[in-house]
Amino acid sequence: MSGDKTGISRSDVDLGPCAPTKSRVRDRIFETACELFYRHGIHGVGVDEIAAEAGSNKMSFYRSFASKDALVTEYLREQEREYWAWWDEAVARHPGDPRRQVEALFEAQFEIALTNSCRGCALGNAAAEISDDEDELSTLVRAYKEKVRRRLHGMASAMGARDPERLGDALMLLLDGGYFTRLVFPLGSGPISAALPAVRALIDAHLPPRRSADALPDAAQTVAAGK
Amino acid sequence: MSGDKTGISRSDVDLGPCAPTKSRVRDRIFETACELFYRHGIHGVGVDEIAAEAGSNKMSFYRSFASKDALVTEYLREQEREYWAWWDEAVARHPGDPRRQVEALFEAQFEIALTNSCRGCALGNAAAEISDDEDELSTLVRAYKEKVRRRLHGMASAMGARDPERLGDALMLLLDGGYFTRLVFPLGSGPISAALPAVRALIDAHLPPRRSADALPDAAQTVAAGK
DNA sequence: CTGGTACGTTACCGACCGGTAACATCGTTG
DNA sequence: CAACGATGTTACCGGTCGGTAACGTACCAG
Repeated sequence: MSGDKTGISRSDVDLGPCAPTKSRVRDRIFETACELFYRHGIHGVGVDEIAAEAGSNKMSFYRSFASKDALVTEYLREQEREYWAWWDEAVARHPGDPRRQVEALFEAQFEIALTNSCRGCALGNAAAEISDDEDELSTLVRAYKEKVRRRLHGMASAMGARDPERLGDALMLLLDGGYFTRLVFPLGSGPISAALPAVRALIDAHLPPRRSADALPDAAQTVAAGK
Repeated sequence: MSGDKTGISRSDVDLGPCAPTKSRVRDRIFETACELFYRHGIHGVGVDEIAAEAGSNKMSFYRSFASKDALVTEYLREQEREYWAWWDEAVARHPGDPRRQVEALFEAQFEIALTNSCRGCALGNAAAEISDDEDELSTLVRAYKEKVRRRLHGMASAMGARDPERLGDALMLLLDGGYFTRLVFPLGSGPISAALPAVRALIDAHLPPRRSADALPDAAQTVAAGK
């Protein structure tokens, strides 16, 4: 629904490389909306407040967005886009080393959690406040979470874990636990500092003993056998 | 739905005319409110809907509750009360064995997560939709989370962990991660099934190597040297 | 019967919210 | 200049929400 097919006439062809003055108002409003949604929740911010905070007004808002729902959808998409950019950037620091990649991910999460503007995971928080009938949004959030899970599975698999799905799931629990607790605990006081050591311990427990055949039976039985 | 437990009129005679059966309507309304708040979020349910769903009306609601805010506060307190009752019941199954207690906690969480009425942690979800200005509620949630953390620290300490705070924090991340993901993933499909094995592995990693051959031959030594 | 208690019903209020109409303003561009 | 598009301003609509007033009624106790 992101189709912004408004008047793509010759005007943007004329202006060439420079962005066709797309609409600075729209961007300002959208940025403001993202901040407010993240800080106060989607249901806690009205379009009037958004427009006013952006130095504009409601009418200009509705010239750029079809409805508040459309804005919310775009907000979630943008949050996901930024999230993957953040993710890819952390992972790209250790190409070919999935274990270090996972560690870098949690390091980066910890760094962000030390920001006072951090209020956990935007998509996850949205899931907590959208009701079941808001189908489009919950579908979007679910797809996002499933993608997180698949990526963690993939990294666990790439590092040669005995049970990559189980390890990936455990990593996801730690990740989301960090986001969730960050919502409540002020700045550096939460339990999120325990995430990285736990990640390392879990990976160790799932990796076969170094440079040796995995014939050693008992090493990860507690985790591999499960319940 | 029904919940017509009207046979309690026995206690009327004992108490004076002023505090007999607490008013059955109030209880019905409160129960309904708890269900609706949990399912659709606090901001997603109005008092009119609550009263109607309870087979009553708004006026009767306001005869029992001072305001919606008062109801919400009471809702959160009740959720916390029920949560600790659940916690204590799981822990009480293994007196004097903190490790088994923690495992029982995660087992019980997993069982609840298999209920389709489960939508994660009520207090935590409330935190996700409460804006910063609603001070009383966020204070309540924060106190609850801190209590969870202290208890996990205590259990980690009781089981002789090398770094009980770190272990307790890691357990809390897994716990809250389970709640958070349960919000998004349908019934049995989420990563929460990986919690218990991860808990066992983390505890193993934090416990000093076992000298005696205990009942269960675990392999903690592989991860004991990690980190 | 009388009175009080608990509850239901209707109507209403003010505030806010999502959304729209009509018009004014300003800068750019031809 | 004139025309146009993008934006600001005001007013308004219908609906919902939290909350209240007034009144009717069933039941229980003395």
